[in-house]
Amino acid sequence: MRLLLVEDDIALRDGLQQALTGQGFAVNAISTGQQALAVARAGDCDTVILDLGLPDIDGLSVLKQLRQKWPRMPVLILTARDGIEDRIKGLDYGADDYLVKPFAAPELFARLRVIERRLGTASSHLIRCGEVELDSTSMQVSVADNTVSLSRREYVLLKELMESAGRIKTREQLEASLYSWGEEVASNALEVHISNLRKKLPTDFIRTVRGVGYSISRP
Amino acid sequence: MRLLLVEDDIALRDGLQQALTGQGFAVNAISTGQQALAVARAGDCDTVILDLGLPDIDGLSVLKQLRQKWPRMPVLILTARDGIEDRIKGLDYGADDYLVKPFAAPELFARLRVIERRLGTASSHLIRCGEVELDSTSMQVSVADNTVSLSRREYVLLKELMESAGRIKTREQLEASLYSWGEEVASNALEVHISNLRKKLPTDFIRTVRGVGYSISRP
DNA sequence: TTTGTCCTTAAGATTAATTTAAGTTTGCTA
DNA sequence: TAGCAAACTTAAATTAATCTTAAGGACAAA
Repeated sequence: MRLLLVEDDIALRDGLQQALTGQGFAVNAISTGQQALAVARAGDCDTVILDLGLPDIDGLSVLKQLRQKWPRMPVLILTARDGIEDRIKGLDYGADDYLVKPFAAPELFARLRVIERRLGTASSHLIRCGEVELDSTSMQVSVADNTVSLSRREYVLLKELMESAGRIKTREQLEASLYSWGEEVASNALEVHISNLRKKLPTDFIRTVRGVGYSISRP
Repeated sequence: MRLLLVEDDIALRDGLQQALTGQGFAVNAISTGQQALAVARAGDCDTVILDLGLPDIDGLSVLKQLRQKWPRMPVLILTARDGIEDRIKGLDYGADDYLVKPFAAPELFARLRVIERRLGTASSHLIRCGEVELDSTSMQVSVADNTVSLSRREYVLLKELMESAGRIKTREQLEASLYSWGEEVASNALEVHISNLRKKLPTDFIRTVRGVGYSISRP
């Protein structure tokens, strides 16, 4: 899943970006409402994490405009104030969930997973395709009940493919969910990961669709 | 589906053309309003993707003229300006949908698929003709429940034929959906693909209509 | 600092798809 | 039915996409 993180506190932003990346999300982090609107307008993300205390535009107004353009894009708001007022307004304006700062990272992860599931991007914590089982809570994968250890990129790739089993994921889609902005890769990294992944999975589990991308058959 | 992409920014045009081709669309890419009108007048496409910021003629005027000639041809407009005015005018002039630049490629794909479905050019998931079943989501084809593997050209060809089962597809139509401009083939590539396709399908599944083209019988 | 894991690059190997070209067959028409 | 054009088949040549491997760098844990 591709996240847009809007947070002006540099320390928090960097920390979150790192933590979220570690959880397998592709994160674009920016710091102003202006940027947020520009990016979101491009539709280049699946979920927005929005700090309400932004320097330029009021967070709530950003939220409002987001909603107009993308009525269904999940937005999770962060607020430093414990004033209930903002939260209520936020939910009124269509935010899906909120977190009060300071919060524990795992809680954020958990809520994102809830959103992910609701989005239908992910069916549940557990996805199973044939012998292969993927648990997004523990980030563990097993083949015929034997745990296999995957690297982060391998995990993300497999998750994306399994979540849309029966459909084709284009190279572009896969790369987008692997990399945030500014860190796109120029070479065949994707293919290398696929290659390494295949060594750990049943034969022919990942099908190559020449000229398009990859896919996994429906369970 | 055959697209006419009108975009003067070379980088964007080439990028889009490539991406769209990868998605199985046949794309003619051109850069001026003049050309757009010339091509569209020939009726040589199913959907137009039109950048409003063209160098020669105003995009809106192109749109207007297109509409006069082809009232029902879907037009999707691209606009760099976030001024609402242009978009509204565009929709007034009969555009079917719009995207504000910059946009994410998958979004464009999604909207094109919506148009495709509405057009009835419709590759709505599953098409079945007798024993042969084609799933456009996974780009898989099966004959009597056995998956057969087709190359990209073979797949496109079969899809075109099955989508208009019961009607005849002319050689020209088939070649048009296989090739974009400037890459037409001089020789009998089409026949070769048909030949190879036939080896993988039931006998007499694809009928030759001498001097015209090919067809598949209604399911 | 050292160690090990993970990731990206790059190059070469491999596989597959596509086109070309040539020879053959088929069906129509005069 | 002879002759012609269209369509078919095959195989070789060409082009393209993907796979694999290995080397080197970045990073984090020990």
